[in-house]
Amino acid sequence: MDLYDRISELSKRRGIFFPSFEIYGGLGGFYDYGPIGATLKRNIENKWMKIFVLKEGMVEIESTMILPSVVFEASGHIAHFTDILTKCTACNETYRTDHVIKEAGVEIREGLKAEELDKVIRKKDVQCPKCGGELEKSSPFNLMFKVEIGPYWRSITGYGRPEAAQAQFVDFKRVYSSERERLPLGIAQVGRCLRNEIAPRKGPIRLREFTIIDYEIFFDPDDSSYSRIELLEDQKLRILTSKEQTSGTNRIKEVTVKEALKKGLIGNEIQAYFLALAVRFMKELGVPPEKQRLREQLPEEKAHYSKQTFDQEVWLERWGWTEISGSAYRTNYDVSRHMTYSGKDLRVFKAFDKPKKVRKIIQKPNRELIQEDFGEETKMIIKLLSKSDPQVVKQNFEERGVYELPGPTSLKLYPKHVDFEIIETEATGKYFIPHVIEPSFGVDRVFYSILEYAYTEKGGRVILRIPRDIAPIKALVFPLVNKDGIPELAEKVYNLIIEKDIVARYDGSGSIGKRYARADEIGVPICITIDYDSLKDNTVTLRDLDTWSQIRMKITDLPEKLHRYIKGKKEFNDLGTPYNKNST
RNA sequence: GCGGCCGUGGUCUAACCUGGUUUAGGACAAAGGCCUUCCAAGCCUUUAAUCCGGGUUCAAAUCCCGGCGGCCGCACCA
Repeated sequence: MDLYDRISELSKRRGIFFPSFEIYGGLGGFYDYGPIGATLKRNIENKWMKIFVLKEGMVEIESTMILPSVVFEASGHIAHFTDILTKCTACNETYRTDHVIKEAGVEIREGLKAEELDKVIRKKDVQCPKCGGELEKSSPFNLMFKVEIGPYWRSITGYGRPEAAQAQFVDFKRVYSSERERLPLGIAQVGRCLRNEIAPRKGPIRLREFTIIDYEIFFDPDDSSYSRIELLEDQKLRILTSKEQTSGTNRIKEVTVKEALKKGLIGNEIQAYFLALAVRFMKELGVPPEKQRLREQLPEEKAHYSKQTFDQEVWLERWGWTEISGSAYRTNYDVSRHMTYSGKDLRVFKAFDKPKKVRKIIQKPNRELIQEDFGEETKMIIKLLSKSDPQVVKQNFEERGVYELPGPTSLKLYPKHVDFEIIETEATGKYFIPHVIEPSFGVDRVFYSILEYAYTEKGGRVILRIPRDIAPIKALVFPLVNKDGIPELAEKVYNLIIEKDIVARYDGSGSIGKRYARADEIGVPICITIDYDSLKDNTVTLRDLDTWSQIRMKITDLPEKLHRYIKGKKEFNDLGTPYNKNST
């Protein structure tokens, strides 16, 4: 049995996680969390919130899981989250249609529809790469779950969100103003997401319904500095650059945050800071830094709008390097898309210290040439163009030679269609579309990674060394024997600590050794035993999960000292005086 | 979707190849009791399983077919 099998076995047995609707046979990509797992997962989410949001002075929101289709048209998910698939009529092999075509050496542009791709297949006589058989008619497969909102005779189409992120962009203006217009502004959201994966595998690593934490940090593209960078600038990062991957050497560069920025490995202070924070977060959850790496995505795997994307990967025994979080510099893509689709101005205004003369680009559509190429669509094109930022249009022409108009039509304009003029004007400030750095975490993957690094075996027993601040149950209370008034005192102790909000349970069954063993399996940091001495002097024995060492302390000190211990403000041996009754 | 392997109490498994001695066995866990002065001790009792459907056969956990589900590989993972 490998580590994954042993963790699965433990998880089923002790209520950590297990397949959903198991009594009906289960279904790939769906997992439930049991009593221990559900609390552990929430503790992870809360810790993330504390570190990334509370301590950074940022905010969180909570949005809906179902959104109308227009949001996903704007976000690009309708277009890009769809795979167009085809099947070989002879050998039944399934392919992505665009992949087979490209494999056959035929150049095609992105975003073709199913019928268009099929046309190419017929024209170029593309066949099944495996057996040479004929390919079936293509059909689109969208990885989003489609839902009909409202009764069927007047329903509108919506989708289950495949990420938590869109609401941050859609709600940006509201949150920005309620947070009194400050930048950088981070807006986080932890929430359930849905992706209709074709073939989910790998247990809790690839799910159809899962929890994601999306964090959108909005900032002024002219100022990506982050004041708290000093706190982490000496932290070491293990970076695998895209260059090292393409060259095949795959050497990991170990540099400090400061060096990474200086050498340009990470292009942006905000991104560097939160990458460093992500590494520290996982370290605090028990994944050592040398078992983590930051892999820069290759240009071809990166989304086209992303300037730079890193995957935070953790080494897992069965699956090797596994992505648990990503950090993408998404530029102003999302906000600008929602501007054009909603027609609302989502730019922010920033006043200059004093008014200054600025040169401003304005665009002038070349009506005649547009008319010539697009005929009656001219009016619509000019309207759509007026909603586009001239700077962005010009930049597209310069970099790609073409500008794709927003909206479902995906019409393309070329430099000849638009003239630009630079005018001088006086400005009291500037309007701009904020740029966004997006760290996002797969909570279920973080959860599983923690279990892998917490799982240990000692003398045939399982010990789950979960860091104590996220342990689902903080303390177990045991009566040494079930007689002579000891259970009564033990129950008093139990009540005392749960009254003080310490998550605890009482266990009086079986032998004391058996109870310790049960505690170890679900990572309970502290076991409290009440014995005959407790009746005399009101002291109890505490046992530490990691070392099994024991100390003795006063019952009245329990609540406060336990709180401090759980928060990591005190070490186990400082809780009381050493105790050695258990040596055998 | 394809190919390979697989599916027995809560967990891990035996019996499957070679159908019948099985009332489906064991270990661990769990529940109740006895015992018990700090690491899965012992004793007694109890609960508890052949994924679903069809076929072959006097007889199916076992052989065959189909379905469902899982793991691994391929593909996919915006």
